[in-house]
Amino acid sequence: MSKGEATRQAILGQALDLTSEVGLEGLTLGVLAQRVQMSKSGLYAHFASKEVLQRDVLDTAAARFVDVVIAPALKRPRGLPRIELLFEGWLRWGTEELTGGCPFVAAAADFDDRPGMVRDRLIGHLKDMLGTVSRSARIAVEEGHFRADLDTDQFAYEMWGLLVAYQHYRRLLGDPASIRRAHIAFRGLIDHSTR
Amino acid sequence: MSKGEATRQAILGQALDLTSEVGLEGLTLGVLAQRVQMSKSGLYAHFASKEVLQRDVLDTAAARFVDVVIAPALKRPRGLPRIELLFEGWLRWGTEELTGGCPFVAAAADFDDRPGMVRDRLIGHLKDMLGTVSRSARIAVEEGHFRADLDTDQFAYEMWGLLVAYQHYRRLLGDPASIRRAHIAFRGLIDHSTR
DNA sequence: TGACAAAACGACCGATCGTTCTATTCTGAG
DNA sequence: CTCAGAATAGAACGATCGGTCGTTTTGTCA
Repeated sequence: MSKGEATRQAILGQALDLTSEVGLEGLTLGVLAQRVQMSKSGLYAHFASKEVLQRDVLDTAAARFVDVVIAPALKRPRGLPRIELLFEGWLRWGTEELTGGCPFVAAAADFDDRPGMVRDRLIGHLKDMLGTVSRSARIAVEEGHFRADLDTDQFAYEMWGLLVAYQHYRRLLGDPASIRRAHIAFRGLIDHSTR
Repeated sequence: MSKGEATRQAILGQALDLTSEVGLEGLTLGVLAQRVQMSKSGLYAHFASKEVLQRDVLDTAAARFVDVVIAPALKRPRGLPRIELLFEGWLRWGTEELTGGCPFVAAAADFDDRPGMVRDRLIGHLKDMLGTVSRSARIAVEEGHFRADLDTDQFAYEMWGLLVAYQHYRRLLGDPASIRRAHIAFRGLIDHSTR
């Protein structure tokens, strides 16, 4: 890896942490530059525009999400065990892994009607994630863990709702019962998908 | 109502619409001024700071939410019918009523770790809304519509998740099935709260 | 109608935004 | 060791940010 590419990766790593705190919209070249100890122009030379930087930060987040959430889940047995670890990993993702909150949830609110490459890429990553959930649920159906007539896209929809609600209750409302509520709701979703 | 109070209300009305589009964080004095056809300084004279403006916009949103969602629901019979209209009104709130999306959902992502009066006020309004849901569910228990051992705060948590997921699916992903998914999920939540 | 207060304006502040340019320093292959 | 190209720094651009100021217009009420 060339020197430039190494620096670029270091920038994107810091940019992801910063994005977790202030959101993709609040991401600023000046603040990011002083966080990576570089001049603003030196940093900027690695990206064609701020929009490209934002898009690449999303890609960085997606790659890290695969590493810490998707990949560990895929090592678990097919079906329900895999889905359970997927859910647990996802809960940690927006709290312990990225202490500033899930960047996708934040970006979903900021870019839901702001056309451009950032929004397009965000949609792509979200569909990938939700597709992974839906696919895992389908496998659980095949394994006999879930009932045969389960709408797996509906399953992904409801699980996504639980995850976002958890983040709101935990990070904004500071509700100490949030993690318990998330687990209860998830158990209910599993039950409903089983019988 | 004095002239000043009248323009102040006009400003806040436009500010709410603008906030729905760009978020509380994206709200800008310059843009807002030209939208209400006023000079920036003339507009600014009505507020002590931008933070106060943001806080007052949240209050304006909450008042409008009561008018178009809460109040109509309270006119329905106690229990399940009331909750159903509450849910339906909430679905419309972030799509037809405020075409730029629910400002509370957007602000929840932006201000979840930005201390200040805006965050505090946002938390207050959200707790009010969720409290209304929980209280309505409690009434439904008393009416015998819901089972006696229902955790009504848990009910509010799960309903909130459905609402946010609906907004993401509809506004960001553009999923034409989003409204159907929301209804299916809500029906499932009602079923689970009944038996 | 006249007088006083409320309201709106235009100009301006320092700071920061994303971006561009040129000049300098560094790095790695021959 | 050399030297071309890559990498970074620095200064500056116009635009916009939230906010302040003194002045002018407008509304209110005796």
